[in-house]
Parts: sequence; structure tokens; C-alpha cells
Amino acid sequence: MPRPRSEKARRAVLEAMRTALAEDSYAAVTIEGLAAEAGVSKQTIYRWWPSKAAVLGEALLEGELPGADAVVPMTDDLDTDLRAWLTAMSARQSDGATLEIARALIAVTATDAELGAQLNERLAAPVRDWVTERLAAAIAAGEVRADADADAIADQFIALASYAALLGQPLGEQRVDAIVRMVMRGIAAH
Amino acid sequence: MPRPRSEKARRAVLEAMRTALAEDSYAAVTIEGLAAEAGVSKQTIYRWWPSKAAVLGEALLEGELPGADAVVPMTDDLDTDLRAWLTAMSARQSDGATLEIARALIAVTATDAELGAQLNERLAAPVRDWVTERLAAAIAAGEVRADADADAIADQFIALASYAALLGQPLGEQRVDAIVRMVMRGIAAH
Amino acid sequence: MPRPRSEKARRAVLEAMRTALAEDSYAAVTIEGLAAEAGVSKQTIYRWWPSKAAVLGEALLEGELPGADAVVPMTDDLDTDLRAWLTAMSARQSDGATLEIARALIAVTATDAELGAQLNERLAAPVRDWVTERLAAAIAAGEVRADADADAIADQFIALASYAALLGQPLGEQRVDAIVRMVMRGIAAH
Amino acid sequence: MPRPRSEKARRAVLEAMRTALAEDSYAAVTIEGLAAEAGVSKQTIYRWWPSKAAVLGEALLEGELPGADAVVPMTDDLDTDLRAWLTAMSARQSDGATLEIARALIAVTATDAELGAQLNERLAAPVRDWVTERLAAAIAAGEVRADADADAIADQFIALASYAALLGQPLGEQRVDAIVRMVMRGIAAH
DNA sequence: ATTTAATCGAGACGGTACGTCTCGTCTTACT
DNA sequence: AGTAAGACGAGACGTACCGTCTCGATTAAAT
Repeated sequence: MPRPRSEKARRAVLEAMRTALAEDSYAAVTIEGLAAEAGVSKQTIYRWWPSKAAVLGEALLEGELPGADAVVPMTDDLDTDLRAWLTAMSARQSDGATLEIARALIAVTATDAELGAQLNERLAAPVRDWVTERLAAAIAAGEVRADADADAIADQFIALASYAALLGQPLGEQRVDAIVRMVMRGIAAH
Repeated sequence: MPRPRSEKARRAVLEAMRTALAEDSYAAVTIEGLAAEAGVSKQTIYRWWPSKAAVLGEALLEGELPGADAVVPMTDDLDTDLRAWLTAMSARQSDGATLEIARALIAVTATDAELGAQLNERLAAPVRDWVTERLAAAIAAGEVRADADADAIADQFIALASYAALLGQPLGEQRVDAIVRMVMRGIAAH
Repeated sequence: MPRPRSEKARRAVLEAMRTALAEDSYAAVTIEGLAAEAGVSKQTIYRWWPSKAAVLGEALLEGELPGADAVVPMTDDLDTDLRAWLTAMSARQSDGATLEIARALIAVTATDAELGAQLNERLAAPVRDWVTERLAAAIAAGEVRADADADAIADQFIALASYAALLGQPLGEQRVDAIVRMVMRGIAAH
Repeated sequence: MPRPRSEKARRAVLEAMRTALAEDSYAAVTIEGLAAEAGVSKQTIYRWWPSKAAVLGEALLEGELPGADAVVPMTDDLDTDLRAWLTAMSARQSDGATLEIARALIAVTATDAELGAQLNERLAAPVRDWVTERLAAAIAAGEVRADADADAIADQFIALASYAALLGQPLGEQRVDAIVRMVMRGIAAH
């Protein structure tokens, strides 16, 4: 019988978080600011989210995580695919708003390890899956040694992307080249 | 002619920052808390540092950066050395206080990009130099291809260490193995 | 629709101001001290009063102004009444707390002319009214000249009381005698 | 052999106090501000004066007290002289700087009763003397009753002037008329 | 159609920390 | 010894948000 939770308010809060991050650092975002921007009372935020970090978390999961859906279409060339993934990540981080979201993700993880680990897992999982699948195909094709460690490669790529976002310095083309070349040689069959 | 800056107060503040980080997250550290802990007035902190981040920065540069001096002694086996570096980093991050300092470094970088970039550069430079030197020897010995990119390897290692610290999950032995093996194969001569 | 202003908090602040003045000079009273004494947050004070002076003003208007209600009952002898007023004022100022409140009123007026003028007007008005009424009766009775200036007398008395409070030296009996005798002669009919 | 106190510094500080009062309220004047304005170190002020109030006190005694030297030349008409004194006081208080000095005197008295009493006594004494002398002449001339109380009159005038300065509202001509007329009648012989 | 109960906006509340200001003391080099 | 300069410990200033707490108004399902 009670009035159900307002979907409009929920969306407005998440949207306000994204808007705020596009203009300011995560640290500069305040619950009061979000409430005002969303046209919502503070209590409504506190009723549904335990912390600013939680709002960010939901906003990220709802919107696009800055990497999760960067999983690029597979071709039949592993080298091309890996290069494409790193390049796509790098390109995304050239966009101010996306970069700020990525840095917010890092900030929240540095503050709230628990939630951070959870969000990072959500981010990492599809990348790991994608690399695993891609690698299996390459192994089957005899291009890659059977003991290549897909998780190690995926985590390494995510770490590189995360560190680049942290510094605000996207990976350059040459660096991408160097990394991919090294990895490809490192896992090449024979 | 005025009274010179108190070295004692300066050291007390930096020490208070390190102490505070050993007990709490960077976000939980307050200027007022530092002042009280250091037995110093707030104004003395604000007189010499523009922000909490700056205090952390100086405390890090003064104390041990969580990686800079982790540069391990060189043997004549590159594989051993790289493995040793990653293992040493991983071990350090198992210590609560050091881990918290590393996470604080990340938090401050995510907040104050400028200072963060500067601190990270200080951290990265010796690692890059060390890898470069080590790699040159290996190339001279004909063990490694001449076009191996030392900076790419160094940054990749730093990114891995940083990401591990961010998540609070030190690299496992198997992961270190997988990474080093892949890198060694990736740059091996032949 | 929000929660209404807390009357309890308001009263506690005003009471804290009176308490503080009973123990210290107005200059020694601090907003933080009031907040602590009243068990109220600083922000609650700043939300409702623009300055320490304003709190004092409301505390005075709420409590007894150090003179306003000293208006003594009228007898049918003007000389007796005027003497009674001055004596009553003098007596009040022998009480430490009341004297300190009167001096606080002076201090705030010397600092914030606007508010001071307003408070002093509130203090003076009833005295002027009382003197005017009393004088009219005496004039009607033919005891006092028709052109006697009630406001001049009232202001003169208030000035005397204020100056005595400022110096912290209550008027002596002889001085009261001298003043009243001079005034009575100055306005006597014939 | 010790270096003697710098007369130049002393004068600069007192002058800075007067300058500051011409522009701001007494409460807004700070020791640091005086030191900067006077081109003197804070320590020099603290070495020679125990408080801001003391600096004001000396500045007042050194410069013109806002009343002390307002003692006007005597004519042979008491009414004229009393009226001239009140009018002169009123005129002085129309000057912003002088008014502010008078209010500072009040502020300091309200804060530091001891010093205030001392300063006020210095102010009152010459006025009392002047009134006493003037009254004696008038009594000798048979114009005024022998029991007229010179001190009461002097204090009453000072109180009026002080209260007018406090409120920042100089006495009007009519008020001066009314007061003087009442006093003259109150002490007239016969 | 009314009742009922959780939601919503608004914003007051007790707190904590901010970064600034001035206090009165001190330490230094200079005169 | 006196001075200009200014660092120091102390602590109040007025502001910004925190997370909690009323308020009265709204709104849907269960009477």
C-alpha cells in the first residue's frame, strides 16, 4: 500500500552524478549538490544509497563502465584484436567526461576497497572472458602456445588502462605497439 | 631576519602524516588531526603546504616511496631480476602501513592530477632506469632482442603494482610467474 | 514543509548569552562558547542570527532590558518619582550581572551603530512615555511649567544611567539628589 | 649603551591608531594592522603597550581628547558658555573621524573598565574645573544660587555628550536649548 | 471511497573540518 | 638593548557538508 520508490528520482540522482563528474572531480561532488541538481531531497538519497560511493557505483553500472563495453568485435587476428582493445581504451580516455568517470572509479576504490573491488570485478570479468575466448581460438588455430595465461593478459591490460587513467595520460600509439608486440611474441606458438 | 622555519615542526607534520596513514585511510586524515598529532598549529601547516595532498607528497618523498627503493640488486640473470622486483613489490604491499601509503598515493593522484603526476614520475624514473640498465646488459649479452622497449616493461610493471595496491590484492606467485615468463619470451633474442 | 525552527535551541542560545555575560565581558563571549554552552551547533546560531551582537540584542529584548522595565510606579509627587527612577537604575547597576549586560549593550552599540540605535530606542521609548505622562499630570496640576521638555529630561536620565554603567560607577545618593533638585527647579511653574 | 626607545616608532604607532580609527571601528583595528601601517614590528608594540586599549589611550592623550580641549573661552554669561560647550561638542561629533574616536573611547571603556575610568577622568577633570570656575563667578555675581552643584552639571553634560557619541546622533540645537534652559532655571538665584 | 503507510520535497538539527585571521610570544639578524 | 621581520602555538571566525531528524503533502494498494 505504500507509495513505491520513485524511479524518476532514482534516475535523476544517477544522472546528476554523471553530470557532476563531467564537471568536477569525484571528491568535489557532494550529496547535497547531487540532491539539488537532481531536484531531490537529501533523505531520498540516503534512503536508497549508503554512501556517495554507492551512488557512483550504481551510476557506473547503469551507464557504461569505462572499459566493460569497450570489448571490441573479434576478428580472426589476435594481434589486431588486442591492439584494437588498447587503442579503444586509450581513445575513450581522451574524452574528458569518461576520463573523469574512470578516475572517480579509482578514487572510490582507493577509499572504499570493498565496493571498489566489486566494481573492478564487474569491469574485469567481461574483459577476461573476451580475452579467454579470443585466446582459445588462437590456441586452437595453433598460433598461440597452449599454456598462455589469458587472465594475466587481461589483468595486465586493465592495469595499464587504469594507471593511464589515473595519470590522465592515455597510452600513445607507440606504447600500444610495444606492449602488443611483446605480448604476441610472449605467447606465440613454437 | 625573522625566525627561520622550524625543522622540528616540519618533521613532526610529515611524521604525523605517516602515522595517520598507518591507522586510517587517506580520506580520513585531517589537517586538524595532523596538527594535533604533530603538536603544531594548523597555521603552521597551511603556511608551508598548500594542501593535505602536498603534505602527503613531501612525506612520501622524504620517507620511502612505496616502490622507488624497491629496486633490487642486479644479478646476471634478467629473468631472476624481473621476478625479484615484482615479488619485492608484492611483499611490500602485504604490509598494512605500506599498502595504505600506496593507496594514499593513488587517492591523491586521482584528486590532484598535477601533484600526482609529479610523484608518480619520481616513483617511475628509478624503475625505468633500472630496467633500462638491466636490459642493456642483457642485450649486450645477446640474450634479448635489441628493440626491446625498457620503458614499456617498466611502466607495465608499475601499472601492475599500482593496480594491485589499488585493489589491495597483492600479486600472487603464479601471476608473477606468468607475467615474467611472458615478458621474457616476448623480448628474447632469436 | 521542513522541520520548524527549534524553539528550545533558540531559548538555549539566548540563555547562554545571558549566562556568559554574567561571567565575562561581552568581548570575551564567543559564538563557539555560546554554542557549546547551549548544546547547539554553531550553524544553528549562524542560521538565525547574523552576528554575536544580534544574539545579544534578542537576548536583551527577550529578557529584561536594563532600564526599560525599571519604570517605577507613579505617585502624585513628580520629585519623588524622578528620584525613584534614578535610584532604581542605580540600584540595578549594583548587581554584577545586570551591570555587565548594560555594558554589553553599550559595547554592541559602539560596534554596531544600527542595531545599537534600535535597542536603545526600545529602551528609551517607555522611559520617555513615562516621563511624558508624569509631566503632563504635573503640568495639569499647575506644579510644572507648560513648556517643560519631557524628552529632554528622559534622555538626560538615560544618558546619566548609561554613562554610569559605562564607568561601572553607579550614581550616588547625593548626585541623584543634586540632579533631581536641579531638574525640579528647572521646570517648576512660576 | 642600550639603544633608547625609538620615538619615531612610538609616534608612528599612535598615528597609525588615529588613522585606523578614521577608517574603521575600534573593533576592526588590529595590532598587526597597526604594526604594518606604522612600519613597525609587532614586538615593538607589545614591548611598550600592554594592549590595543593602551595604545588608544595614549593616542587619545597625545592627540586631542574628544572633549577635553573643547573647553570654550569664558564670556561673562553662564548661559552662553554652557550653550557654547554643548554646541561645540555636538559640532565635533559631526566630524566622522572625531566621532569614531569618541566611540572608540566608549568601546575601550566598556571593555577595560580600569583604563576607561582613567581616560574618562582625564576627560572629565578639565570640564569639571571649567564649570566649577565658571559657576563660582556666576555665584559671586549673584546670578546663581550658592548651592549649585558644578560636578553634577559637568557630569551631566559629559554623559549627554558621551551618549550622543555612542548613538552617533549629535545633539540637536533644540535639545541643547532645552537642556541649558532647564539647567539655568534650575540653578538660578532666588 | 476511504483508510493506511511508505515515499517525497524541504530544510533544521548537532557535528566536524575547512581555510583564514589575529592574538601574544618567540627567535633571528641587523643596527 | 632595541628593532623589523616573521615563524610559532593557540584558538575563534564564518562556511560547507555530513548524516539524522522532523514536517506536511503525495500516492498507490488494501480496505
